[in-house]
Amino acid sequence: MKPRVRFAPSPTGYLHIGGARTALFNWLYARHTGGTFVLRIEDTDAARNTQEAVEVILHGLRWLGLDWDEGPTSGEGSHPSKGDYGPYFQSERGENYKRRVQELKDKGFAYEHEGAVKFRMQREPILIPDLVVGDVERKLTDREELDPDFVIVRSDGQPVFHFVNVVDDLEMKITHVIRGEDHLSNTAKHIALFRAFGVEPPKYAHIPLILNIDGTKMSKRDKGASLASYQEDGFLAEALNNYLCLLGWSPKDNTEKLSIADVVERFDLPQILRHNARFDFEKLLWLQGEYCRELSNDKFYELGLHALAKSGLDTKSLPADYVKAALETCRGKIKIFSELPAYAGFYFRDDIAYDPELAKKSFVPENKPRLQKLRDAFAAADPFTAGAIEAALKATATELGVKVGVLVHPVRLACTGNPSGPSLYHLLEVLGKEKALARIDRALVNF
RNA sequence: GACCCUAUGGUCUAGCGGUUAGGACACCUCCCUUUCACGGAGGUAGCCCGGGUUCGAUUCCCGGUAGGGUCGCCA
Repeated sequence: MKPRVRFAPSPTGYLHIGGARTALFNWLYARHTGGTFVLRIEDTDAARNTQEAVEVILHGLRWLGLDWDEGPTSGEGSHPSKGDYGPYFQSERGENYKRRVQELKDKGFAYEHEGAVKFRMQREPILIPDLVVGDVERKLTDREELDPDFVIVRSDGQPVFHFVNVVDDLEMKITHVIRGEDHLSNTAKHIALFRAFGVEPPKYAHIPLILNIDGTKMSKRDKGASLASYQEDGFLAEALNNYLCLLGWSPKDNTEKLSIADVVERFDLPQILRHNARFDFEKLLWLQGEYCRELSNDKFYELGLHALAKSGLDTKSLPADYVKAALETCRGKIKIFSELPAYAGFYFRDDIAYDPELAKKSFVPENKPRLQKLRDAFAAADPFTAGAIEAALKATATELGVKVGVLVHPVRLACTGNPSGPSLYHLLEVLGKEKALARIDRALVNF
């Protein structure tokens, strides 16, 4: 029988990076085994469930490329979905839950208590066989000793998570439950519930959690906790997927950069690590750089335009060729698109703010005549191409008896405001002679 | 408080009874170079502690410590 796995998020308005990784591992397992990946929305908490909150989840998964075989196709009120085990919204599965509560009552496993319904939990330790952690014997805690039974239906009639989760997994014929380790302790309850229904529980695989870099729990308000923030910052889904795969799973042969297809081929539950991992933004950034450098010109242009537009830079009134050429000088230089406005903003606005530290070093009296001379050399360069610009600069440096750096830094500062950036010669060519000379003239008065 | 999981450089990890403890990110030095980035060559840095078992423990067992998780009419 082919595995059936599921990702069952609650629509809270954002998708946690740990949740995304759980979805990824489920998806990888389904794709690796030729199984089925089910998406189920756990929207029992009606108060905070909105169509937008569901869309956030669907959008996040789609961005990562984690397509689901069964589940919602949109977050609309009508809840369209695909698959034979729907509905895939818990809010629409009330009848199933009612029927299952009655079943437990009939079998003597559930009883009314102060308006709620409680499940008669066994007192003996429960063995949790886990594909990642191994066999875990879960004893009752001291509080549970006092009363091991737990509520499965609230006094307002709403069934609780532990119950609906098990009922849905059972009815959707889920074979493998791959989820965060935070659910390990509660798995005893789930196993007891499955047995009460007279069926064998699915196989469990509890995966380690993702922690902040300082080892603390990554909660909603921590930076980088929301999947959407990575897309907003201009990360590539490929890079994030790759990094997420490496957190808690290892190909065991020192490979770091793997395409998602490679991972699908190699992924399996036994290679999942047992200990929590800290989210290392720097390493993600390195992978991002790797993937960014491989981007096609068109894709780089598209993402670059988006990042510039988002920062309020006007690219529309400039010729497309100019914008394209400008962005091409940034390829292989930036790692993430959120760097772009600061890195290449000088192409798209004339009010250049000079880096104060470099200005102190570069805009000094002895450099004024040098820059003046260089300006004249540039003015004479025709055509104004990178090659001609380089030749003009080098000739001027030789004539002045200084190293090229003496001229390079002041010109770069005058034209871009930054201490570093794209290749100076290429950037000047793109900028064009007119703009370049104007910016040099403007800078000259600051000496 | 009880119960559960985990423990290799700063971080992610390979190794799982005998290794000069391997790789990657980050960091440092040098080279390349118009800056930066890339690339190349080096370098600093690690088996949590204490007991066992064993001829021999990073690797196995026990205890401690630390971190994480769970014990809700939240999910």
